[in-house]
Amino acid sequence: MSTPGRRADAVRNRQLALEAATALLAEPDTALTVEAIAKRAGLGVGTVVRAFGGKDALLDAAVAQLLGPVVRRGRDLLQQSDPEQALRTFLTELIGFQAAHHPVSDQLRGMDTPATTELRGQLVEVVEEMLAGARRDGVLRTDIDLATTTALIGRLAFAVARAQPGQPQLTDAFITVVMDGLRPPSSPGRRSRP
Amino acid sequence: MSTPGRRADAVRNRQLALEAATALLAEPDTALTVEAIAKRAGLGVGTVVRAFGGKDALLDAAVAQLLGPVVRRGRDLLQQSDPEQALRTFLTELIGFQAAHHPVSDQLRGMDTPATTELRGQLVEVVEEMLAGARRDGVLRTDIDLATTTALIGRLAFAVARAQPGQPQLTDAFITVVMDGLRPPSSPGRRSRP
DNA sequence: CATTAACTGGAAGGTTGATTCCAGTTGCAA
DNA sequence: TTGCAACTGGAATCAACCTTCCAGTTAATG
Repeated sequence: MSTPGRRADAVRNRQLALEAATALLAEPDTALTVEAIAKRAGLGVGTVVRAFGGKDALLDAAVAQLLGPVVRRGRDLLQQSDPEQALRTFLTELIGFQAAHHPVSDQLRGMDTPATTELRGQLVEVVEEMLAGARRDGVLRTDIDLATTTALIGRLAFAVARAQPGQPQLTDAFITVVMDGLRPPSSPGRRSRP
Repeated sequence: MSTPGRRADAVRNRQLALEAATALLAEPDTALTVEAIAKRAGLGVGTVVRAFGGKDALLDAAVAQLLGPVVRRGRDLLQQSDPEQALRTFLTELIGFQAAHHPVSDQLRGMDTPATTELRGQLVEVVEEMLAGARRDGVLRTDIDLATTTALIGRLAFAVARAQPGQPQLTDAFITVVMDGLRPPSSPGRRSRP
């Protein structure tokens, strides 16, 4: 089935457009315009737009392509490490990823195209599972409900990632403060860096 | 001196434009266009633009008008309460304020017009003073330097305020987690809500 | 009250970016 | 190889905004 009736050049150009869009998502201070994507891909604007049916659909596909591996990585961590460590590692990587693809953050915000929405949901799901595991292990405070904690972490990680390019030390500070703040109030358990 | 040589209607219209812009800053999902501001003020677009010399200058003035009292409030708190309590109260109010003027956050970002820049600097200054005071009192961890902590808090408060309209419980969770996370690692001191 | 410089409304102009259109080109099936 | 439907580039079109301009109006002054 793959690409029924589609011409080979159309398939190739579609791929080129997607790659160009993805590349531009990682470049800060570059206008994410159709024209820029077209130039980068070596195609005409018409071809780029037509390949996905519109700019939004193209960006949706590009973001999805970037986010897919991130979600998968989260799932892996969840199986390989204890929840708290998984969360710590995942947050660090997630922030690093968002920082490296700076404009993704801005694009994600308010983007409710299908693939992006789906993957964002999965991302939230993964974090929530990590938090649930941490709670099971008794290393997560229980005076804030799980959904709120998840939402909080998502927001905060987002904000830090944005600042990241200019202030890399913010990530460490963030992980330290939030992970400590999430521990149960009573627990004197190990704090600070692990 | 006040308004030398300016006609009375010009002065009045300038004020109307400013009020309209301020009002629109508090309304989410409203396009912050010159035309919208003009309609709200009951003026022509030309009059609105001319009153401040451009859209940016108008928004700068509007934001400044909103932010001034916030900074002043922070200074008051710093004198009236102990630093930790001042910080807690100030953050709560700051988030509430930003949430109420939702578009201000988006507008502030990347806005480097004079008055706005100045006030943002003052805001950072106030928070930094609160943190310095808390450190003097021994209730703030010292393994993260002051500037980083300040930047972190600023970022995070910003992000929470954005989500606020839909999820008011996030503010409490934020304050709780971050204030606990900021305490010195060793200190078993009172945690959770005061 | 008359004069006039200041001011006003909103149409016209300019800019930026997405989408549409079409004359020309090209992959592919026969 | 040929015929043609699919596809391409990029000019033209459309849309959303900000800014400029100017004919008409109005506040201030003597």
